[in-house]
Amino acid sequence: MTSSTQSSLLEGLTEPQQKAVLYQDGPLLVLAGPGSGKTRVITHRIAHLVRSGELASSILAVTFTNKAAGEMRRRVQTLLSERGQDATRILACTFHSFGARVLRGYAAEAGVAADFTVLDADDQAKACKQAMVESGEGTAHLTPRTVLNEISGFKDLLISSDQAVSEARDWRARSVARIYSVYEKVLRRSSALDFDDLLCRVALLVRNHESVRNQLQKRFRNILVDEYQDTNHAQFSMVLDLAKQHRRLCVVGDPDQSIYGWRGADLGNILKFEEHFPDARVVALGENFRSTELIVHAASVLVQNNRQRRHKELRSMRGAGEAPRYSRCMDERLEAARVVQEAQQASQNGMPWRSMAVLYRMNSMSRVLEEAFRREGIPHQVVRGTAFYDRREVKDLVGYLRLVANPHDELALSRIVNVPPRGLGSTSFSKIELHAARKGIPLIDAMAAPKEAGVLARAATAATALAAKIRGWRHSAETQSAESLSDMLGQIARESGLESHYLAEDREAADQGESRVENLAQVVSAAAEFVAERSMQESQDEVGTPWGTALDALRAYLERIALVSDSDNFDPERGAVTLMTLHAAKGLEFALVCMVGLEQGSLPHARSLDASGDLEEERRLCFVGMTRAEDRLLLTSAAVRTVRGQTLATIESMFIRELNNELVHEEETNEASDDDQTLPSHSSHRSGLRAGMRVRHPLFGIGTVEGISPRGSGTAVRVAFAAVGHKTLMLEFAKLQILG
DNA sequence: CCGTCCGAGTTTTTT
DNA sequence: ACTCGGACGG
Repeated sequence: MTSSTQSSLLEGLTEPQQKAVLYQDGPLLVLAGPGSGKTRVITHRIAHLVRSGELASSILAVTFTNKAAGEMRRRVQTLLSERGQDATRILACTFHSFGARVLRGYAAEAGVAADFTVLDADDQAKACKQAMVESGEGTAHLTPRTVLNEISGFKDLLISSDQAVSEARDWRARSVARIYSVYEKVLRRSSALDFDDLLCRVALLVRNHESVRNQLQKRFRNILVDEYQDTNHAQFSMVLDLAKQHRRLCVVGDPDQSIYGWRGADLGNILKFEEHFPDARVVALGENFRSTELIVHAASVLVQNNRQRRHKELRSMRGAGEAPRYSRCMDERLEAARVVQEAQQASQNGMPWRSMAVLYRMNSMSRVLEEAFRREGIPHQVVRGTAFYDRREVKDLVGYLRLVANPHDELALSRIVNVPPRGLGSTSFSKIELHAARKGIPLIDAMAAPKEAGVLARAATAATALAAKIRGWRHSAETQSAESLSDMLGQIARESGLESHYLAEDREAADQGESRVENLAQVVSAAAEFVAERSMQESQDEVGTPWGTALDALRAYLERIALVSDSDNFDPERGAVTLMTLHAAKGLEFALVCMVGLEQGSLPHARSLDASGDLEEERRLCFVGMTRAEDRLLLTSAAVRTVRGQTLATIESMFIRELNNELVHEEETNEASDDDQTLPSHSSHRSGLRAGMRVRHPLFGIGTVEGISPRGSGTAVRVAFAAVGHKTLMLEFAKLQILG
């Protein structure tokens, strides 16, 4: 390699960044604080590997979302194409899609069906419920949710259902373990895998199957893992086994940004990297090129309240900038109004809408914000309100598609067996299910010969017809080319009867605005786009199989659908304000960030308020949100919030207290929505007093108004006094002086 | 077998 | 507030 090769690649990189790009003598941990040029380091490192002679196809780059993978591939390509080199054979993908690819390539060795379906969360829940019924375990104190969580935990730790059963020590654990066994049977019967299978089955495959391990080690000599702080045990085990021969492993992450502990992410993976790899080199990137000094400092002050962390200095490489601001609003509608006002003001100062984001803890908080933005006519995009693929009609069509791709998919079958209504109700379907179970034949075969199950003639005819239709579609999928995928989907939408079914429903609910038939059409056109996209980038020679037939294309399309993430449908070019959860915002940056709902119970979330480890994760989540902001940061809370129909007073987030000196506290006026009819009482209007206002009482001193409500013929005011705590006073008698 | 009504449970975050 | 599942009447 010539020195000119290096200089062009390393240009503009800081010294630690260069080290992270160049070091190739063993395992490398890059501790990358927010805004420290992490993506730049990874892309340059990959480009450097290729330039120094490594085959592009020997590089595996694991990212957190498909979007990030695509972006990485694009950026590496740009770096490489200057010298006429090619990045297309680099495999950049998520852990889950890597897992799916490996399992398709080594289905026999892994002991899975080659045409397996990936279950979505809904089906997983259904499969779990079914397992609870079939296992006959008393389910009174076990919810599918908790059972599923525990099953997920087992799979993460690579514990099989047999092991779980034999290691169960009490009655409850035995019960869960038995359900786990039956759950596995249900999935196997359906040739289905859940998300965790995509990780744990690969981890077990590379651990136990020497020849597969050797092949994969040989193929992927260079491994990079982004967002390493969010890997779980199965992922760690997989990476360890894949990398242990060549030891050319580079992991990048930030313990302070670990926010997926609830789904098994193990902070120990990054905190103890050097214990796992004693010869590892560590490079810390603490210079922040994204945010101004006051923002970085505030975020840093907050996260320093955590105990479980690796100390790392964060320095802003930009000017001081504006201090982050905090506004306590009276309720969530006024909070939304405050956010809208902030966005409008920024816009007037020349900031484009696409550089602004509103972040919240829970998806349910998006609605009131969305309404406010819509009312003001501000362009905005909600990154997953209800995801497109969660809609009923879309799931129905996808159900048919899944059956064509994998006729054993019982979960898909039970979803669509009577949609549209075809005279095959639950009674007959259960009989067919029972018959299949008794004879030990696949459900779809029992559907084809329903008479034996002893169902009514009408139901039998319907069952035979449905089975025949599925067989017919499958036949054409096998014989047609990949290009005709979308035509095929259109055909299935029509011939299944879904289209006319939903056409009728659309007519009945014409006022609803959204057309279900249009959504069906969108699935069809999305498939067309998918095929076009794929043929443009040519076959990437991945571990999976190349596609020739429509069936191959269909499988790939279904897999894509199953593995899309929320942030995958974030489009930075849309010229709109982005509304999304704090989790979805990871890895992104915006000139202006508004974080709403800084309240105990929201952020930190109620579920984390007991265990201290969880609380630290909430603090990290807050840290992640704050560090998305480049120039301006506004935090807000609502003194009163309506959740599930109940309006309750809130307590300000403890994080606000921790940040106290770093924030400029706004005096809330909330003049913007005086026309709002939902304000608690008119008397409060007359007096001009509002929650969040500062008042002085002759005896109790200075306090903040928390709420106002009618009481008898007068008005009660609840005030939090700095000196004496909470008091409820009658407005008419208490001599309150309004400070603002 | 199908539609409607009623009551119960909501479960943070997501691949 | 909202959705899902179960019971009941057509």
